[in-house]
Amino acid sequence: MPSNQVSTEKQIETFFTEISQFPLFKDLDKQRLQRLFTGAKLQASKHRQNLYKVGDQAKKFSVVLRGAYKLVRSTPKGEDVIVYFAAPGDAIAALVMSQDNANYPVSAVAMGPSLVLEIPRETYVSFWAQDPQIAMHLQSLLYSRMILLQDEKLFNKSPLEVKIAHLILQLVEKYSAESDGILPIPLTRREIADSLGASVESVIRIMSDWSHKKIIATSDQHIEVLETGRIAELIRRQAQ
Amino acid sequence: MPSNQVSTEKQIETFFTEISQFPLFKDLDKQRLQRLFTGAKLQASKHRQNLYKVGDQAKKFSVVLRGAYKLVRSTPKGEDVIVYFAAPGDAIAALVMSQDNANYPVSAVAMGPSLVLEIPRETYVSFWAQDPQIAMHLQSLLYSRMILLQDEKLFNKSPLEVKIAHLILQLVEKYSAESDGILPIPLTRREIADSLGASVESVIRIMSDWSHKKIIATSDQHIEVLETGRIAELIRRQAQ
DNA sequence: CGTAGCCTTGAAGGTGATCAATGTTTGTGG
DNA sequence: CCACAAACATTGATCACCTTCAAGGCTACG
Repeated sequence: MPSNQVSTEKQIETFFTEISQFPLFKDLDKQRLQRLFTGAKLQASKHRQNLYKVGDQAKKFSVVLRGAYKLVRSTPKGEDVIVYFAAPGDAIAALVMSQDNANYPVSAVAMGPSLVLEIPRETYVSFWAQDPQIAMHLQSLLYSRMILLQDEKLFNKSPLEVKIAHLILQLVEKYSAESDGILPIPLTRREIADSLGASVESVIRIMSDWSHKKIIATSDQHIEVLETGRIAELIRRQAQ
Repeated sequence: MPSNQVSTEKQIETFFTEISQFPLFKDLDKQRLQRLFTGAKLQASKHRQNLYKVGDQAKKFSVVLRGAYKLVRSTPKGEDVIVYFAAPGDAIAALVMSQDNANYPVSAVAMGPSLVLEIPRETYVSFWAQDPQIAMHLQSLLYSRMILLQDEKLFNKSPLEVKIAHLILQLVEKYSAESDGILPIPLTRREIADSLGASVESVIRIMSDWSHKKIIATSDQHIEVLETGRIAELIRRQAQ
């Protein structure tokens, strides 16, 4: 049924140079890499497609190669909360692999056409868990995710405008580090709202304002930051 | 200068049975434990005393034995934000140990008289980092801390009353699992506010209300939850 | 070409922040 | 052991920020 699943090792090898750049796999020789990817499959996702669903049995995990995935949890009320934006080089669901018979704690949904390398749990158990270096790198991925959540907490009392500014800057840094400030992933106002725990309307009001002031521009669902400086300014100002 | 530092191995041994109960050290034999505690010192803290300060060079880390510590970061504005409440069995600052020459990312402040086992960074590097089982346990501590932060995020849009309810329940569960609902650590309304990103006044108004309704009682700075059920109810209600 | 998802704008209302003033408890030094 | 300072708790009044509700338009995609 998953027809867009490609398993040839040849095809995975195409990505090896790319993959070995990721901090997660820094300083690993090719042989070790190959072992880590035992049984791995390339898995493409279309925009808005679910890669994992909360509650499903966690039998595999992924390393993001292209595009982006949002990790989503739902409130009892049925509202979505975006917990993390996963970029190329990020691992998705790797951390539940160590538990036997666990379920995915979040859903992963593609933002724009995306690509992951999907790895069976067995490979994690027999190779990833055994490799101290990988364990260390996974820990530092996890650590930086926690720091990110903490950072957000610091902005809890800030006005919404500052929260949005912070999120946008953080995403620009993450997804278009050297580029000119165009976010390469489709990011809707609703997603921003879901990530910040705000209402769509409020997000729209603030970003419309920014558009008028020529601080940002939006075409399609792609946000372009015209003036990074003025956004950073917003954050600094409220701090006095 | 740290005169309340006691280094006799004998004294540490007193705690061995206790220590080996912690999930962090589950299934480790005594010999391995002793190695993990090379150069360790018992360190007592008085109420409100700083164990670590943000920005200080991270030369040692701790395992909490008694009492509690709040991990605090500051906003640019100078407000405090409590990022985590560390209970016995928690590790403090263990995660920065892997980086050379790092600084503490948070301050750790004792809540009530508390006790930690303070371990030099060298011991981490030579023994903790080498032990795959410890690495795994540390990872799962870190993981649960991240999940906690995520859970808080789910309550972002909830009214303050629900946030407080959630925090209190979570703390009761953590610190007085089998007890009768008396939080064994002094917890001020300000600390609750700092943890939730709310104002003290708002927290007070809600908790005064609870006191009148006999849901909680406060003596000293110790909070007693009289009716866990009604607090849980508050959380459920808003979810419909 | 109709539906679904997204964006937009306005009006009304509420939750919680801020400010100010005061009481209470805890800790400390003479 | 008392006195004073510091930290904590409380209460009320006011007001800003954001949410909610409602209604409408735009664009993409089957």
